[in-house]
Amino acid sequence: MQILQAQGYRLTKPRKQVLEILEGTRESLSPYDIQRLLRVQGEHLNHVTIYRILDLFCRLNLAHKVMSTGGFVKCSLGSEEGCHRFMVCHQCGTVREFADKELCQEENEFAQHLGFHTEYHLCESSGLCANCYRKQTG
Amino acid sequence: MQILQAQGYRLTKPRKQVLEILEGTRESLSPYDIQRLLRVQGEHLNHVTIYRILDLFCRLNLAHKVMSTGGFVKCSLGSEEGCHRFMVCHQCGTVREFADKELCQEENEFAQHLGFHTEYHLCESSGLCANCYRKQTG
DNA sequence: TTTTTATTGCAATATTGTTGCATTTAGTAT
DNA sequence: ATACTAAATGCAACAATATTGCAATAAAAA
Repeated sequence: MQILQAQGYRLTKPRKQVLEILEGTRESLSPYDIQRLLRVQGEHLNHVTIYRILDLFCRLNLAHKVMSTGGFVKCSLGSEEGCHRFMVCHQCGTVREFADKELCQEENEFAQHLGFHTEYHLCESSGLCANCYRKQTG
Repeated sequence: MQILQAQGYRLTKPRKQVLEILEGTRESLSPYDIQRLLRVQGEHLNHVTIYRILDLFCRLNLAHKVMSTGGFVKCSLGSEEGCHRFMVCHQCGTVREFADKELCQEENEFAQHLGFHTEYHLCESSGLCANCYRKQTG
């Protein structure tokens, strides 16, 4: 959160609220999900505001958009560790972030063999997390 | 296209039209993009129909949804080659499909180390294709 | 406290996606 | 060829998501 101030952005109540919501769950949340969760708490944020806050958070690497769900999660890794990957459990919805520099580099090299110059990676696995896998197989 | 008949689906004019549109471009197209392109040709398809056709095509692996653009491309690979990956040029919009079994497997193994059981991969690189890279760097 | 300006709220609108049901049409049987 | 039937499409209505410009508000600095 201090990163906001450090970059010259203001530390506002809506921004704190959205971050708190993201921190309070391991699932990905759409802008309207966030609005609904806040409403339950008796709070109101305009959806436009939420969109703009999420945009900002993504630019600052405080949050990520998970493409396969369309929602957002709080970023849990620093930016030194290569590109960020996500495992999305389609059972419980939990999103876990991880990174693997080697995999990332292999992928870049592979693409470059085909003449392509990668600037950004989008890597998501969907499947079952350890918990849900255990439950399902018994 | 014969795969439709083979699977018991009918070979209809709208389906032919959508496939023809997808075959005619290397960029990813949203359902409404496709509708607009058809309108230019003096043809009309209801957007609901297009949504349903694209759903079907994706189920049959005739098309893919490119998550980073939200559009669809015609599938250019068979299903034996592991998970399908995409390189999206953010300059010209061209989408190229490729596959790499080894990468795929490494990724699965990595995830499994973390207790996750992968069922589906989403892998897209965005950057510059060979053409646009050459133009840009001169 | 006052001021400044980034941030938020609001209204209006555009875009995208979904559902149920009537109509049409591809493929089949007559 | 014609009639039949289920699959596919069209239509209408609606729901959800996303964007823009401008007025009102509030965070941080003076």
